[in-house]
Amino acid sequence: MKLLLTERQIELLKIIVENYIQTARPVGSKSICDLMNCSSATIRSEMSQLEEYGLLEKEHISSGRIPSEKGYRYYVDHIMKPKELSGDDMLKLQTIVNNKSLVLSDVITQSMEIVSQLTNYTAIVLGSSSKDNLISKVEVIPIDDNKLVAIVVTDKGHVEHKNIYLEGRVSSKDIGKTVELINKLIVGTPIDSVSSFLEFQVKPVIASYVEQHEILYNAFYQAFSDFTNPESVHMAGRRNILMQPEFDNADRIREIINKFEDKEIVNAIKEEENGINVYIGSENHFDDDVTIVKTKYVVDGEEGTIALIGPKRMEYDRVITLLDFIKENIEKEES
Amino acid sequence: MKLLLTERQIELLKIIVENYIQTARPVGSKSICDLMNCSSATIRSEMSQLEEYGLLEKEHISSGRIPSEKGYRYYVDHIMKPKELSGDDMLKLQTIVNNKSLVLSDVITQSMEIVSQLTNYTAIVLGSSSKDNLISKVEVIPIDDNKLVAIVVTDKGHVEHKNIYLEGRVSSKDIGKTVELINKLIVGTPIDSVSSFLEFQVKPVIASYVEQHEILYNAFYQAFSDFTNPESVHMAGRRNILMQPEFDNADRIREIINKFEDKEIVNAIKEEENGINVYIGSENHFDDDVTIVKTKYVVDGEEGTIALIGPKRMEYDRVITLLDFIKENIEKEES
DNA sequence: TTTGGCACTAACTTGTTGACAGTGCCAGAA
DNA sequence: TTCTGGCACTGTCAACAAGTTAGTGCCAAA
Repeated sequence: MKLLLTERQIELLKIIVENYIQTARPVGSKSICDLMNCSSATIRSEMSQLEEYGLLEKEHISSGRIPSEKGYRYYVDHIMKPKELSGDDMLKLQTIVNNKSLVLSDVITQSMEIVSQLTNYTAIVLGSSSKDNLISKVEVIPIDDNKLVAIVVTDKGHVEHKNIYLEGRVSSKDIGKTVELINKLIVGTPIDSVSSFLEFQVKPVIASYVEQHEILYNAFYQAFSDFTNPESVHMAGRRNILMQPEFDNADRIREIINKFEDKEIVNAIKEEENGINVYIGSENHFDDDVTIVKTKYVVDGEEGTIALIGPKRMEYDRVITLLDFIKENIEKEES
Repeated sequence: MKLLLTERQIELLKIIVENYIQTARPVGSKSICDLMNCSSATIRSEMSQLEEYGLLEKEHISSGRIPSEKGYRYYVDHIMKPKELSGDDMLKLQTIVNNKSLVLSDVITQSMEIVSQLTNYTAIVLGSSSKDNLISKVEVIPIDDNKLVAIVVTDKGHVEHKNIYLEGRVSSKDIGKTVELINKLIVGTPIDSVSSFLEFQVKPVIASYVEQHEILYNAFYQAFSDFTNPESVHMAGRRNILMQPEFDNADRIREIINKFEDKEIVNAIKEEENGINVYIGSENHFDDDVTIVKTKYVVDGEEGTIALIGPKRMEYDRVITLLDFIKENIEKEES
């Protein structure tokens, strides 16, 4: 059901939302008189209309109005216009986005760090999902008699390493041979299917070529099974959200900190939708007092999600423009 | 100046400190009568003695007593006895400390994570300082035409990697030759002197052997200069400290969060002293409301610091015993 | 349809009061 | 000399009252 509001009601809602976003205080009728060239009584009657539609709320019977979730939603869907990036914001981002010497993942995390600073919200980068990372090199370096370091590099430039412990004495010749075989066989395998690959393709081969194949196979299998899920989560300005006045009591702060530490956000963000999505309050599955703005990016086969978390009274126009800018820029890099 | 307290005063102080540690509430005279077999009036007069010595404080004129910093100090120095590890605590730690398949740094971080859980305080591991890490292998893997990944492995099993961007076209033969030379020359170099080493030992050599030596040298120099300070900081249970009742207002929580994020702790902990050190309140340079208990460990040339941060009313006996246990166990591993 | 005026309301502030949990001090008992 | 019971005193806390403030809703007149 789409609400049909009068021009003036739209203007009023816009003023109230934007005012509340800035000040975090309920907006009274008097303070708007000047802006709308009419008396407070007129505004009050319009306000009570909007309240009836469910777009505004009161904290108590004699307080000013604040936008409801539905109000924010209406604002985002029908009123707000994407904001031009300010020259300053643009400049700061450009220098990172255009820095050719950064790999993609660094471009993204660094831009989001900037955005977090610019907006004072919390930024999150969910790294590329693993399925598109192909192994391009496996390297093993001995540390001492029964410890090795295994390093795996993917075609996208991700590096993972893991310590390997050998349960018995193994000649370095055998180790070398195993690594050589693994490298020969494994290059090009998606990283998340590496352990089944190891079992069915590699195990039979090394069994016939290598002496201590049991020990070696077990050691490598254990190490490699950890590589399967290198889904990265990167956050910037995590504490920003705590500085917002809506979180002004100790228990609430503790609660939200726990939610962040428990990585609940990851699940909250992982739904797959296209474009830029805005989840206001109870629309997201993370916390009723926050808004999550997120978008998926796909570059060169790698895909991931970038998101901002802030209070419900978020600078929607600016945030959306910023995210859009980053998404557009990293996706056009591809060429 | 060492205070000479009577037996009974010592007993009283002990009771008050331990009671306050448990309950976080000021201790009144009445509640102690039973424990000391005398009337509340007697206890009050002893209390005011201890207060005169500066060992106890009141929150306001008619409240119970709480230990002052000096009181805790006296308790730690003269009253407290190291506590036996409970079988449960011991068991949990043993399984990690004795797990041969873990490298040293993992043993330490994992034990400290357990300790953090056991105590509900915040644990910090300051990794080995870099000077004793010698480079044992450098590996370079091409990603695309002008991006490479450089991986450095040290003799202790630490792995660092960095993306390298080449400012122009370079043949893979040249890259290979450079890496080969670097490996030949650089093995055994301490990681923190690697950039000066690169400049004086490597640059002249590659200049005469490699075609595009300028580009390559610059790229490597830039990448390697970041390897110099791989001092690791690892924290566990960071939010534990926030759950303590002494941090029960939003601003205080924000303040302490900021201190943690700004890595102020690292500096606060880095003084070099032997044995197990206890810094109570203003004795530490981190925050007046917390106590830091820390100790340095030296294993096999690697050195670092492990520490616990908690409220001033910390279970000193237990914490000290736990830290001591870990220190002893990792240091004896050496053999 | 707009407006000014008026009654009304909830929150916030300030002051008061009584109960409570402690203390300090003192005189008398051990 | 040391300990104890008693009593006056004090700061905190919660509850309550009264006054102030910033907003509302409604109505009659423009």
